[in-house]
Amino acid sequence: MTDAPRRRGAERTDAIMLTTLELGREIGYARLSIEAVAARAGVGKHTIYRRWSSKGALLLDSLLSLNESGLDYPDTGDIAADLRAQIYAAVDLLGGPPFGPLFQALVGEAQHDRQVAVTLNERFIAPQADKTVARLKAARDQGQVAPDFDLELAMAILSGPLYFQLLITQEPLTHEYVDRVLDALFAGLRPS
Amino acid sequence: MTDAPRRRGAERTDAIMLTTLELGREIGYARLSIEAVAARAGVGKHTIYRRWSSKGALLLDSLLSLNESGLDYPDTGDIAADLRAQIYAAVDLLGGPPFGPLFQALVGEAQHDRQVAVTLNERFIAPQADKTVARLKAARDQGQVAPDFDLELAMAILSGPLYFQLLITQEPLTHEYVDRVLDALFAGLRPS
Amino acid sequence: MTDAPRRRGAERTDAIMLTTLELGREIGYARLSIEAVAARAGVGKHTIYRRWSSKGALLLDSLLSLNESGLDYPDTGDIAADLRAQIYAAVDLLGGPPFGPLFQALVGEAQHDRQVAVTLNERFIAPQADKTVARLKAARDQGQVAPDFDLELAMAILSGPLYFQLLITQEPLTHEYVDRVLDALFAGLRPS
Amino acid sequence: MTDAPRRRGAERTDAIMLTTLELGREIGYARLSIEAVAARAGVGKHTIYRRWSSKGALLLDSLLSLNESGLDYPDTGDIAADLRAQIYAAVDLLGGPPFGPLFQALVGEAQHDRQVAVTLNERFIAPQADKTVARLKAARDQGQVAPDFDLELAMAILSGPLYFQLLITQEPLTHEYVDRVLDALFAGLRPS
DNA sequence: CTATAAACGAGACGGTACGTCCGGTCTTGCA
DNA sequence: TGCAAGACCGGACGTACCGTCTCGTTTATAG
Repeated sequence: MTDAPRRRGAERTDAIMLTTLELGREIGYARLSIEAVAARAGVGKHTIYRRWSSKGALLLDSLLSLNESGLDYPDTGDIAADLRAQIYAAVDLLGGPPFGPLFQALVGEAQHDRQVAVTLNERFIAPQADKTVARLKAARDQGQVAPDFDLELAMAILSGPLYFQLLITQEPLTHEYVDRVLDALFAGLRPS
Repeated sequence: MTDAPRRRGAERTDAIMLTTLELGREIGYARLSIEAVAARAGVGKHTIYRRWSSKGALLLDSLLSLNESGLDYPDTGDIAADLRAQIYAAVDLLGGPPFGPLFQALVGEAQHDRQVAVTLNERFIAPQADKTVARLKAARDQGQVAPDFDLELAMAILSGPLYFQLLITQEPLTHEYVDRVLDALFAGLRPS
Repeated sequence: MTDAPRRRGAERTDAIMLTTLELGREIGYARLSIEAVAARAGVGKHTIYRRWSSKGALLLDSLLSLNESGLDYPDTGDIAADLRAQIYAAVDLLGGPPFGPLFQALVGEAQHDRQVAVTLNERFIAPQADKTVARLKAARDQGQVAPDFDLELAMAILSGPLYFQLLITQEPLTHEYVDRVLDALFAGLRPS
Repeated sequence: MTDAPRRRGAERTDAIMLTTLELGREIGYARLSIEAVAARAGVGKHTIYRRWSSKGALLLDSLLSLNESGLDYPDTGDIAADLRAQIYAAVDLLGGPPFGPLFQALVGEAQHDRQVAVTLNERFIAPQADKTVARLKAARDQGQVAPDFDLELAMAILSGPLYFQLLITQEPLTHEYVDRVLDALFAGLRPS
């Protein structure tokens, strides 16, 4: 109720995550140190270690704290339009500042920190995949998607090319790129 | 040729890269330090810094030293079979030891070391993309691929789902997975 | 009286001091921390800080709790024999476990904690000095000690060589050493 | 010859010891930290740890670096006068600033650091004891000291009372105190 | 066949950060 | 209300590597 002289648990947790994002944006997430976050947040290092087991875990929570709502799908009845809209949103979120660099850093961490990889999947990738699958299922029932399309692969096929652009070629993720990918995926490689 | 008392330039370079791979396999590429490589290789740290500007660069060269031949495409006239064969080879290479962990570590590095990202693309990704595009172009000319298929996207669309599996979900890359992806990509999402 | 679910004041104080001695004996009084004592004693840190202002103060009280009776002098009429007996007792007490190490630690603390030094003198050294002086005074009145002997120096001269052995050379304090010191002190350096 | 841009070995060692003394004098040897010495000396912490295994060892070397010559005995032929002169010198050195507090701190360290105790004896106490014994032996041969005086005890008996004053009662070590102690020791307790 | 220069191993060095431990203060919630 | 439990800030610990920098010591090429 009051602006207590000492912030308690949750408030402190939030303050640390905000400082992480702020400092990360300033000096880059690679150069980020728990030491520096603690100093900037006016917090003992142990207070951070008590909450997160590694820099990756802290980064991950800081990322998720910014996106608690998730990326929800519209359902206008037109699957192509809905997918495009949702992917536009995802790309706008993850393709540029402030999220892009943070997300890149996180996936980097995930390559050498199993725990980060697991948590990233559980809390970010899987929920998004579930939504995608649900929306595609509805579309398939309406005859807008090939009836034999392998829904389990949906997330990999739809977002794989985008992750490739983000992580490997590291070129900008534009709406135009999304359009081209979607067009190609809908059409398929096989000549009609 | 001989186990000379003092190895010369190229031999030393090779020895360092071998030690990097060996030590990386033992303790993980993330925990690898130039200090440790130097000690294990019986080499001064400066001798490593003289050759590589960063751990990422060393890792990258060590990776490439294992795969000087590259992944060549077969051309049997059947694009679906050829793609499958080539991707099998790629997946066999990058999906397990010794390449998989090293490649993962490298992509991790690439997320916070621009130079590694650029070089990884130039020396590993781009050549493979070129070969893929060339093979698809031939297939398109033979009518085995949709004439309006966007060749620039080929690499992203074909390998994106595999990278997604390797880097994000971090689940095993099996031939069966490759088959399913190829089937889906050839068919497209749109109902026929 | 009872092993009540919650012990009260004095019992708790004793329990903390016992834990201090016990833990100190195990890991050494130097490595002792108030944190560890609190944990071992099943007591909040604050409960210790409420009673003692520093580790030195806690150590000091723990020492005194072991020696509430003090070292009393015999008075057989033979000053040399009485001094020897009393110093034997002191040396037996301070020369070995459990007192020796604790006393050493306390003198260590006293070198950088004024309060410990002052209290150690008031509650341990001074009473012993007073008894020594009183016994020597009686002996002097009986003609057993040189009439011009400087009684103020008695404690320093008699126990100084023992403290030197305990604190500086850190060699065992034996009865034989005490005998030699007393012989030398009674005889004096000057040739007769 | 030149004021080299990078100081080497010995110079750095000296600089660290000087900083230790300087900082110790300012904030007290108890509050001294290797961290702070390193920062003040503009030196990496490891450079200190490479040379000294503990704060006590650093303190000890810093002390000894100020007293490389040792305390030499005069030999005027009058043992009482010579002892007095030498003890005056020792007391002037160790009884007050800048040595006194440092020496006190060192003896404090010696109570919980065996290595410090051993080295303190080997490099400071023992040499002084040797000189004392040598001078007393000469005096004894000249008939100035009781022929049966136990020379092995010389150091303990002569300096014990002074250490008692320095470490236990922690009262000022004055020349007057030295005179009284020497008088008492020469006279002995026994009535003549 | 030396003389000179380059490359080298070894590792010291100033730094930065690590993850841990304690000191001493303050808060919470149970009994 | 008094206490255990322990969160909290702060500071130091001792260690690991970073990338730079001497050291002497080979090694190999140019005179």
